[in-house]
Parts: sequence; structure tokens; C-alpha cells
Amino acid sequence: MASTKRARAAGPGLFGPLGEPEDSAQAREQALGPARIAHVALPRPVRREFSYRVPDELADRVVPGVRVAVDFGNLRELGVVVAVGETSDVPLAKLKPLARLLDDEPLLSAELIALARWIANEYACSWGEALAAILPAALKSESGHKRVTTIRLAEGVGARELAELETAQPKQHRLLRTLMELGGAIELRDLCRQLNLSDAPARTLAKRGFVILERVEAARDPLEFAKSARTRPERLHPAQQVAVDALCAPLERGEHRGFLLEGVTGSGKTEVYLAAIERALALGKSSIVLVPEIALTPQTVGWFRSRFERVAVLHSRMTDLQRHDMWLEVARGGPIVVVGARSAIFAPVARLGVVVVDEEHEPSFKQGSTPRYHARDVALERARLSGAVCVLGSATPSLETWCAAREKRLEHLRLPERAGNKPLPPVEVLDLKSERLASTPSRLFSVRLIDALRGVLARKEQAILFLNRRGFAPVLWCSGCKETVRCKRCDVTLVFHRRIQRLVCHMCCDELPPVQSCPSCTKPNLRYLSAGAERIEQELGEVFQGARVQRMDSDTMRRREDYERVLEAFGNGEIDVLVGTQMIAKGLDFPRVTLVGIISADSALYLPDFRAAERTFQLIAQVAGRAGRGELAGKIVVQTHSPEHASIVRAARHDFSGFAIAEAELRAELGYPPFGRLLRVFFEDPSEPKVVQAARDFADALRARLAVAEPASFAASVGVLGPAPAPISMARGKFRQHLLLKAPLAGDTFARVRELALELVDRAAAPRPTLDVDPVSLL
DNA sequence: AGCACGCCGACT
DNA sequence: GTCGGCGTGCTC
Repeated sequence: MASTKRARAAGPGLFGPLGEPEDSAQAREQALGPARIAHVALPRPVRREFSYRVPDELADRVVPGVRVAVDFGNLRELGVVVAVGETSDVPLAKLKPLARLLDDEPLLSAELIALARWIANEYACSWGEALAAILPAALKSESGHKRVTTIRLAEGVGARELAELETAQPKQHRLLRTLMELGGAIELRDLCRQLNLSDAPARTLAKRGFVILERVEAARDPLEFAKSARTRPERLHPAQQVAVDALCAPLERGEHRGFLLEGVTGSGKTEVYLAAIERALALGKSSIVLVPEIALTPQTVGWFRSRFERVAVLHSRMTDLQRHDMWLEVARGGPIVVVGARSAIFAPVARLGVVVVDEEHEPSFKQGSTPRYHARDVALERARLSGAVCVLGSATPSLETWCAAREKRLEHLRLPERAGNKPLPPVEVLDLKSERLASTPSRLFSVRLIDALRGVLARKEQAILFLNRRGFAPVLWCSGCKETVRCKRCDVTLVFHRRIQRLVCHMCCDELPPVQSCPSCTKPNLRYLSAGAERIEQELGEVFQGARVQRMDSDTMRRREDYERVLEAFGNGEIDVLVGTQMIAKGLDFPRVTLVGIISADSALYLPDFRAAERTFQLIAQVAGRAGRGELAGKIVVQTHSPEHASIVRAARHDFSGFAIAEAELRAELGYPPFGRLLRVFFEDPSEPKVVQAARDFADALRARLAVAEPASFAASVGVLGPAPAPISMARGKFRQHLLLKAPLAGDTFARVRELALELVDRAAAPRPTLDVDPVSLL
């Protein structure tokens, strides 16, 4: 130590105060042996690591996986040490020392670091961005625990104040209204994110004295490992037992294996997961269960909580501090079962036994912002890295997973029957073009659907009606000039929401007071066309006077308690008809539901997306699964304008394999996934000419590079589609262009294309594109 | 991503 | 003459 200090002190003394001279490193090396250099990943979109000198006093504690604070440019950054060595590409003299070590023990295991590296490489992002997705927010700042600002309504503020803001201050008005609906205090950051606002309107409201902002120490609720009564495992039926045995064999040998567990709703997939997880726990191993965020209900969680002692639930409503505590608890503790959405795949469990991805076909497993990872694919990779078993479960597997099973890259397990041998409910497809329609203003109810509902009500049973659209009327149309009322900043129509009397842009969340006359021709000829869940609810109430109708969508279910309350009421028979969006498509299990109506099965069918048919099939199958779950026979009614469409015909017959085989053929022909991989190059900018130029330049450069690439067969196998305006050509005031690259699965073609694209992105001038590997949404 | 640096328009 | 717009390039 003493000699070190001398060597250090000598530098500045001899060569002046401006940083360490070049040969002090040499002097040091003579005294101490080679310098230790930490390679640090920083949470920035620069796809390389930065090297820092390790101060001698930290030498033995700086190991991969510890967090460090460093001086970067002229600011302080928190990074993760990903490697320690003796060399760097950068001249030693340029290296700054690590500023501070934050962890005594590595916070990230070698396994999670390896996973971050895989994500960075696979999804074309920086190592630091991948690590940032893995770490909970509270572990990403140097100080850790921070204070948060909460907002609540001031005493005595009510309708009068709200009315005051009505016209002149739309943003403040919306904020205040939401706050009044919510009651109580909420974290300002959360509220602003929800409403897509900056905090400026809130601050103005505070100045006016309408709301109160308060800096508080973020509440640290104790983690509850809810003690609920343990339920005993059900007796497994033979197909379940076969599946469980197949999962447990590699599990016991500590071998990685991937499985597809295919089984319709109610076939008992959950029991299979539970049995495998139980076996893992008996072996001292932990498990991770991923479910779509929307399916992360008390009911789902209950299955795991009632079966296992230590269940950690990671949900989106947790505070940063709760996540932080949970993360450390999971990292330190013994075997545990982690249940959560997408990001739960990063739970720092030590010995991983089983990873379950339930409803693996759900698009929500793909993250929409950097790092744009697909949790299903990350799950497979994580399981591979830790020698764990990975089960992908679905009634309607994604074509990717289904093909992987067909090609034996995954083992295909099937649960053919519904538990208790109940037949799947019959599906009646009604053609909206030829059916007699009830005379409701929306023209979205066929007489036959109304009759079926009447029967349900008469028999005191229950019904679920599904429509994948929020609001009252999705289109406001001028019969004079045939124009629709659109958002000024986005390429979408404004949706009328009746209860709040606002036209809402579902893209940017902007709201306007309803207009009386057409904005483009100024004539008062506007008509509300079609319907969303709000209008369906209202029309049902009018057709069936006295029926108890409840709507369930993200407008009415702002808080978790609302959701639980409505489900409870529905379970108790206090509601006759539940009308809703996505929110009711999954997981609900109510025995008295004998009718499920899909108001329009076409909503996903005509999207400009090669997965439109797949999505439609999945949607119908999923919603249909809500009927006939008890003793009573159920029935499904699907209304559509395309009764001949393959996805609807097959879904009506509950014929997934038939659909998958036909769809696979179409995809193979076009080279679309899963027979090829896509890379989307996405550009956006407030200036249309600029964004068009940027996309064109990129495409030209790419084509030029492909033209000279060796071998010629490589370039020939790559498809370059575009550039073209994205289907939503403008959002939030930015014009959007994209380019779609298509490469065959075989060999390293895709990797080469990705590499080439990455290189061109680095060299591109603004606006620079973002890359989306294996995109799920092409809008 | 930040942030600094540098080069062209409208102001004291 | 300068303040300041944002286009370009770098960060160990």
C-alpha cells in the first residue's frame, strides 16, 4: 500500500496537476505488477464498454457483477463491471479511475451478465441498456432510496374548479378530473406517465391551490409473502401426468430442455406447471412463471400462493422501493417461486429449475422500447444458461413456437381434453352482412345475438360480451365531406368517450371537447359511427331494461380495487352481462357464464400485419374459453363481416392444428416468420421531408452494401421492403417511416444483416433509426 | 442518451 | 458585433 501511494503522489508532483502522466502507469506496473482495468457497461446507447482503472485499494473487490460509480464525460454515471482485465484498447493514460464501488458482493450473477450480453447482441442494443432492463430502478441510482413526489386534491376542490379549467386548460382539466376520480394521493410520476403529460400542468394546478404536491420518502411496505391456506394438488389425469413426467426427467438431471405445452383453456395446464414447480422446490430449485401483464390477476396469483410457501409476485403497480426489496429478497433467499409479467424473467434467483411462459403467444411479451426483447425467447435463453427446464404454454401457440415443436427444437406436449371431459362449447358464426340487425344506433347487434342474450337473462345465467375497442364511438364522420375527425398530431381518428364528453386520441392521449361541426368543411353533419365498449354497454341497457350490465375496460378499471370488486360482484351473480375489452378475454373463470359474444371478430383481421389471421384466431379461441366452464352448457356467438376467413372458420371448429398448418404454408411461401426473421428499421421525426430522406438514404446505403456483399447468394436471400410510411404514418407530431428487412432462418444470414444494419445506424445522420429485431408490431 | 462544440440567423 | 438555434461527434 505504502509504495502505491508514493507512486501515485509522484505523478502530479512531477508532471503538473492536469491528470496523470502517461508513464505513471509504467512506474506503477514496476512496483505492483500489471494495472487492473475494469470494463464497465453504462446505461447508454453506445454499443461498447468503457474501461476504468481500478484503484489499488479496491483491487480485490472489483469483480464482474458489482456496480460502480464512474465519471463519464463531465457527469457521474452508474455502471456495472462486466469484466476485469489487464488490457484495454484505449491508451492507459486516458483511463479515469473508478469513482466508487457500490457493492461488496456482485449484485448480478455471472448468469445474468451472460443473459445481458445475449440480449445486447440479439436485440442490437448496448450491454448497458440490457443491464438497465434487468436491474430494478432503485438499484440504478447511486443513492438508491429516493424521495418521490405525490399529488392529491386540495381540500374543497370540486366540480366548480374543474369547470373553470374546462376550455382554457385542457391538460390541467384532464389531470384534475383523473385525480377526482381516483381519490387519494398518487405518485406524480405515475400519474403523468399514465396521462402522457409532463409535470408542468400539475405544478400549475399546485400554484393555483387546486392540488397539493408533496415530497415524501417512498413508502416501504413490508413484503408480504401471503399466507393462504395450502391446497392439495389435484389428481392429475393421464395426459397431465405424461407432461409432468416429461418435464421432471431433465429437471432432475439439471439438464436444459424446452417444451411446448399445448392445451385448450380448461385443459389443466396450470396443474402441470404447479407439479413441475413443486418438484423443482423439492430439489432446492427456484422457478419463474411469466404471465401476460393483463392476466396477472389475483386469481392467477392465487393458484401459486395457495400452493407454495414462498411466492414473490412482481407486478407493474409496485413502487420502486418494493421492487428493490423484492429483488434483494429473491437474490438472497432460498428456493422461491417468482410470478410476474415480462420483466420477471430477470428475477435474480440463484438455482433456476423451471421457467414457465404461460400464454406464450401473447404479443405483450415483446417489449416495445429498448431493449426490444421478447420475454419468451429470453426465457429459453435463460433456461439454457442455467440448465433449467423451460415450458411454453398455450391453447393457441404462436406459429414460431408451434414450428419449433414441429421441427423438434422443442418437445411437444399436449393436453387434449378439457378437465372433466367437458366438450368445447359450440361456436356460432354470424355474418353481419346478411344477418338481421337489431335497430340499435351502432348497428352492431344481430337479432340472433340479442335473442341469445334474452335467453341467458331469462334463465338467470350470465354472459360476457367482448369488443376490442374502448370508448363510445371510434369514428366521428362528416356526411357532407366524407372526412373523419382526426388527431392533429397522430394519424388516427379521435374516439368519442361519452361519459367524460371528450374526443380522445388513443395514440397520444390528447383530449378535445366534442366538436359540433366538421373541422374540414365546417358543416354540422357529423355522425358517430360504429361502437366501442362504452356504447355497447349503453345499448344493452336500453334493449334489456333492468338487466345488470357492467363494463370492464381500462377506462372504468383505473384501480386494482375496481377490478377485484367487479369480478367479485360478477362471481356473486350481482351482474348479468359483463361487457369489456382485452381485459375480460383472459383467465376469467365463472361457472354461470353460458354465453360469450364477440361483437366484432374483424377488429384485428384487417390490420396491415402478416400476423393478422393468427391474432384473430387466438382472440376468438381465448374469448371462447370463457364459456361453459361450469356444469351448464355454454355457447359462443361470433359476429363478423368475414365468415369465410380461414382464421374464423377454423376457430369456430376449435381446429388449431388445421389453422397452423395452413398458416405455416402461407408464411413459408412469403419467407415471413417463423421461416425467416425480420428486422424493422424505424425512423421518426417532426419533419416529414427529413424522415423520408433519412429512410431513403438508409435504404440506398443498405442496398449498395448488399450489392457488393460476398457471396452473392447472401444478398439475394435478403429481402429489403421499403422504405415506406409506417401504417400509422404520424404519431405525437412525428412522421414515421420504416424499412423491413427479411432474412432466411438458416445459417448466419440474419446475424450478418443485423450487423450491417447496426453499422449503417452508427454512421447515419439524424434522424437515426431504431432497430427492432423480430418485431411484433409493425404499426 | 446527454452534453459540448461549432457554425449561421435576429436582436441589443 | 453577440445570443442562441440545432446539427455533429464524443464519452474510458
